[in-house]
Amino acid sequence: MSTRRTGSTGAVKITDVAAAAGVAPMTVSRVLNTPERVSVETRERVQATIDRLGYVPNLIAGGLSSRRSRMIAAIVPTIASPMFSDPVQAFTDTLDHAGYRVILALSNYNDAGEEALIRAMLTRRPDGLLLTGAQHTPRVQRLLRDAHIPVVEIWDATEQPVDMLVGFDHAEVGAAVADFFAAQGHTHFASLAAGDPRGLARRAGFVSQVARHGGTVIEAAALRAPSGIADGRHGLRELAPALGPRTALLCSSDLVAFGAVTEARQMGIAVPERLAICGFGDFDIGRNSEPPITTVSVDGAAMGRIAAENLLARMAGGSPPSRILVPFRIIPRATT
Amino acid sequence: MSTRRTGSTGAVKITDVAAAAGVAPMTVSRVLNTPERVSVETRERVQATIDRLGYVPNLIAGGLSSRRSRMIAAIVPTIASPMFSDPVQAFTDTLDHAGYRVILALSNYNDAGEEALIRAMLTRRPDGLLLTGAQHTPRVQRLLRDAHIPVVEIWDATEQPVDMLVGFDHAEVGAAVADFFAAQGHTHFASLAAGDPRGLARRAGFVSQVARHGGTVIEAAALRAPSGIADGRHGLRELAPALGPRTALLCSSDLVAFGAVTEARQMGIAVPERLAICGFGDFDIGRNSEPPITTVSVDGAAMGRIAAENLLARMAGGSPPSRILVPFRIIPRATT
DNA sequence: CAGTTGGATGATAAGGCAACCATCCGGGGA
DNA sequence: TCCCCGGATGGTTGCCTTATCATCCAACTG
Repeated sequence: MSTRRTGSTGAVKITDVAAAAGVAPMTVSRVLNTPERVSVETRERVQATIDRLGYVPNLIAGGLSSRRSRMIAAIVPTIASPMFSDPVQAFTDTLDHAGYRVILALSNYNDAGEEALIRAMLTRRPDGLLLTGAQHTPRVQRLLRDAHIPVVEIWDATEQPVDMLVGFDHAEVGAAVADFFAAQGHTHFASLAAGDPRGLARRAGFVSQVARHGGTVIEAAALRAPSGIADGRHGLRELAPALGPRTALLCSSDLVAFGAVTEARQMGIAVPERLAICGFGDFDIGRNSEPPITTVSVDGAAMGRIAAENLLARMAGGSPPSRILVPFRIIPRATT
Repeated sequence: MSTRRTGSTGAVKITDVAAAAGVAPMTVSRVLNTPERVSVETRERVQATIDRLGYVPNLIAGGLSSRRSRMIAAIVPTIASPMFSDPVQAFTDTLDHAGYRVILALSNYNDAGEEALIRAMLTRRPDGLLLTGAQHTPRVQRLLRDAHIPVVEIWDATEQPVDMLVGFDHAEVGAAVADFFAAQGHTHFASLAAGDPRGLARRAGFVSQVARHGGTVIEAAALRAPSGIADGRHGLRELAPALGPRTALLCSSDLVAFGAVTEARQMGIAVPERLAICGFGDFDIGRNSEPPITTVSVDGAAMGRIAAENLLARMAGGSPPSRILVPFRIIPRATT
C-alpha cells in the first residue's frame, strides 16, 4: 500500500542523522535548537554526524511543527533611497544575529495595494511584521490583529499604533524647519515635497507653521516618490520665477536639496544669501558635498534596529514600549 | 488517545473552508492554486467562503507538502549602495509578479562567511538563489550543487558559473577605462579602488592595461566597501601630493568620483584639465551633479531583472542561458 | 444503446520536524 | 536499603497542505 509520490527529495533528513548517530530524531532536534539540554558527549557525536552527512535542517518542516517560521516580513516603499535602505539594512542585520530572516516586499509607494501585499506576506506565516507608515485601512488593521503576530510600524507616528511604533511626527518636522527659518529672519518660503504621505505631511506641517509666523509658502507640484536629484533640479526651475529676493526652501530629501543647490548655482542664485535650503534625511551626499547642506537628521538605521529589537523582545515574551518616538534635529550647515 | 499539544492556532484552515463550502479540502486547494481546473460555480462558491471566513492560506504547510517554498534567497553585500539596491529592487519586483518572495541576506562583504550564510538560507528551502560574485570555495560549490536548486550569480563573470550567471568582467572594465584615457592622450594615471573583489578586479584590469600603454598607476590605499563620497574626498587628499601635471583617475564608484571631484575643486585642482576623473556605476549623483561625471554604465536593474527571469525560467522547466554577459559602456561627461 | 473519454471532485497518504509526555537512570536523602 | 528527584532521552502524534491516484458522471462515438 504505497505507490506514493515519486519519492523523497533524496536529501538527508533528521531521521537519517538520528539513525547514523544512534539517537532519536528528537535528540538531533535538541542538538540543533536547544543544545544545552543535551549531554556533551551526545551533542558532539550528533554534531559530527550532522557534519559528516551534510545535513541541512528543513525549517519549512520545523516551522510547520513549531508554528514559528523564524522569518520576519518587511514592507517598505523602496530600497532605492537611503530613507529606507538604511532601516532595512539595520533591521536585517539585527534580526540575522538572532536567527531570523527577512522577507522583503517593496510596495513602490502603492498604498492601495497594502492589504493584498500584507495578505500575501501572511501566507508565509512570518513571526513578525515591519510596516512603513502608520496609516492603514480598518480592513488592514483587522487583518493585522487577526494575524496574532507582533507588528512594528516605522517612519511615522500616530496616537494609536496597530501594535508597536518606532517613528516620529512628520508635521512636527515641517513645523520645526519653519521655526528654524523664521528664527533666521526669513519671511518668504518655498517647498519641494515628494508626493508620498510623509513628504506631504512634512510640507503640511511646514505650511501651517509658516502661516503661524505670518508667511506663505510657494509650492511646486508634488515630486514623484522616491524623488531624486533631478527632481530637485526641475523643481527649482519651476519655482525660480516665483522666488522672492530672499527665500527659504524646504526640500523633501537631501537628494532633492542637492538638486536644488546644484540648479541654483547653475542659475546664478546665491545660496544661502538669496535662497536658503534645508533638506531632510541627513544623507551622505548632503554631508559631503560643497556646500554642505542643512538638513533634518533622523537616524533611519536606529529605527530599523529598534524595530527589530522590539520585535525580538515581543517574540521572547517581553513587552517593549508600544510607541517610541525617535528624535529628529536640524543640522545647520552651509546652505542656510 | 490524544492529550495533544495545547491546540491549534485557532486560525481558519483549509478544512474549515472546505466544510463550510461543502467540498473537499483538495478542491479548495485547487481553487487557490489551479483555479482553471475547478468548475466556475464551485470556484465562486469556494472563493466566497474563503472571503467570508478570512482564510489566509498557510504556505509553510503548502511548501512542506509541495516541496516548493515559492521563496528565493538573495545574498548581496549591502543595500546601502545603488550598486546592489538597484538589482535587488528589480529582482524583487520581477519575482513578486510571479508569486515568489525574496528572503534577503546581507553579507556585509564578509566573503569568509559565505558558506555559513548560504547554509542558513538553504534551511529555508528556497526554490532558487541569487548570489553576488562568482568566486566561491569548492565547499560552497558543492553545497550549492547538492541543494538542487537554480542559482544565479550576478555582478561578476567567470568561465565556469556554478549554474547561471548574469554579469560582466570587471578587469575588462578597468582595461576599457585605461584605453579611454589613453585615447585622450593621458600618460599619468591614478586609481581609487574599494577593497571588495570587484573593485580590486577593476583596478587590476586598469593597472595592467595602463602598463600595456607604457604607463603606471598611482594608487591610494584600498577604500572600505561600500565606499562613499567621504572616501573619495579622503582618497584624493591622499593622492594629491603624487599627482602629475595632468592625471587620469579611475574611481571605484560614482560616489567616490563625486567625492574626488568635490575635493579637487576645494583644493583648486582643475577638473578635467589637471585631473580627469572617471567613476563607475552611472549613479544618479554622477548624472545630475555639476560637473556631470564621466562614468562606466552598467545596468544593475537589468541584471536583477534578468537574474529573476532566468530563475523563473528554470523553475518553469526551461533552460535559460547559463552565462549572460551584460554590456558596459563608458559615458563621457564633463570630468574627462 | 453499450462503451469510451475526459473533466470535476474526492480520499488517502505523505512532507520533515518539534511539542508533549513518558521513560530511564544515577545520585542524594532518610 | 529504598524512594525520590531531576537531567537526559525517546515515542507518539500533529502541524496544514498538496501529490497521487481513484471515482463519478455526463457527453460523445459508432
